Amino acid sequence: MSRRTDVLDAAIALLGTGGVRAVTHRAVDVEAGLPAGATSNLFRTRDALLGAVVERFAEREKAAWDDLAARDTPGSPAELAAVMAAVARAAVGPHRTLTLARYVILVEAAHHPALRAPLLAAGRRVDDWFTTWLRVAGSTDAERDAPILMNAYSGLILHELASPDPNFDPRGRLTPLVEALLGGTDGP
Amino acid sequence: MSRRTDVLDAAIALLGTGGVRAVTHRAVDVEAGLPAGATSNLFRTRDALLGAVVERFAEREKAAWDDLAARDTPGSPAELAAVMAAVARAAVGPHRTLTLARYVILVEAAHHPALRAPLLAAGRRVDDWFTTWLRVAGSTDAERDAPILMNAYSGLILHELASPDPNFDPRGRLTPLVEALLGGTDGP
DNA sequence: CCAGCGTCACTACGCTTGTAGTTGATCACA
DNA sequence: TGTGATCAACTACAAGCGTAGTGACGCTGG
Repeated sequence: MSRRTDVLDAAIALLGTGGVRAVTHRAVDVEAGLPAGATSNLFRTRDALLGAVVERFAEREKAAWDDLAARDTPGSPAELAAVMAAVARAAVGPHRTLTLARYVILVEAAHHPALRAPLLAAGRRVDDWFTTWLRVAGSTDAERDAPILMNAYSGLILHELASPDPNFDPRGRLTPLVEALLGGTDGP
Repeated sequence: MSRRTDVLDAAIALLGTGGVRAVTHRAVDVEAGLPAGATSNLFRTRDALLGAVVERFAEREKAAWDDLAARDTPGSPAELAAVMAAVARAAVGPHRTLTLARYVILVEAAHHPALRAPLLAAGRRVDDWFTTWLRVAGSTDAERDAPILMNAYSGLILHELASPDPNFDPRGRLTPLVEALLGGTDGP
């Protein structure tokens, strides 16, 4: 890992643990275990830092989805719901910090249009993967269903992050949704 | 309006326009058109300010949904989808700032558990309204469908805020979802 | 071997921030 | 009318912030 990615990943970790407000040049130095000034040297202004962070995040997210898509390929609506539920549980559990960073970044992109481009690019890539997933899982109109499911997934995670439920079980919501959308048993 | 609500509403506006980082004692003073120190006098610490802001926001959101519930009562899945789409369009259009503030607050609540209580209370109230809505619109299992639809709605809005689409038309996503979940034409 | 160059650690500075304290006005009530 | 209390306005201050500047180091090409 280059020094640059170390700094950016440290900044992402800070985003996830303390929000945008926690991301300062000095705080990133500390988080990355680098001497004071390291972040400031790489990214002179805060905007430059945040822009690079978003790019780095988009890159990591794209890689994570590529990984996932290569591993699991659900062949039925029920399998799709199961995989999505597992991903959701990992997102709010082990990967909570990273997931939280994602939402912080999304909100920040709403204020700063300059941050949107890398997010859009990565998002399109993920959408493509997800659309083919849906097709394999039995969707007859995957282009229509993909954004609907993605939105539902995002909302599900967001609310779970904002007010965690100790008995969080996304299957109760994902299964009926997927089956209603794709068809209960299999294709028509 | 009391001075207190003026200050809090100004803070909410700042949340929506500039994010958490924009909310400082002095910035709120300026936004509210009050002399320097006004916010600091009412809320000594930043945490106190943010806590009160969240309470105020929950109160306003509850009121907004009460209004909505009193005005429109969709009697079929198609009507429900239409009303939800209209609400979504207003949320990202005329009410963009207020909507954005909502997501900023949600993300902040993920970091600061102390902020969750008022959000949960207001959320439950909204969920109740929405559940009865669904029942009237023809849902046979409104308790199951309500959170699913709410999550989808939240995700839809969030993504539209993060990267706005000039031709945003939520009906294309809401209609298939509602009809798949509640049944295409009307009750069984 | 050494000049050139990019990268590093470190320092400096002015501004903003959060928070606290002090003064002055307003008002209820005896 | 006098008085005590509440609240607004203003000021003060220390800490933290973003940003810029400065040598020193180490690598690379000739």
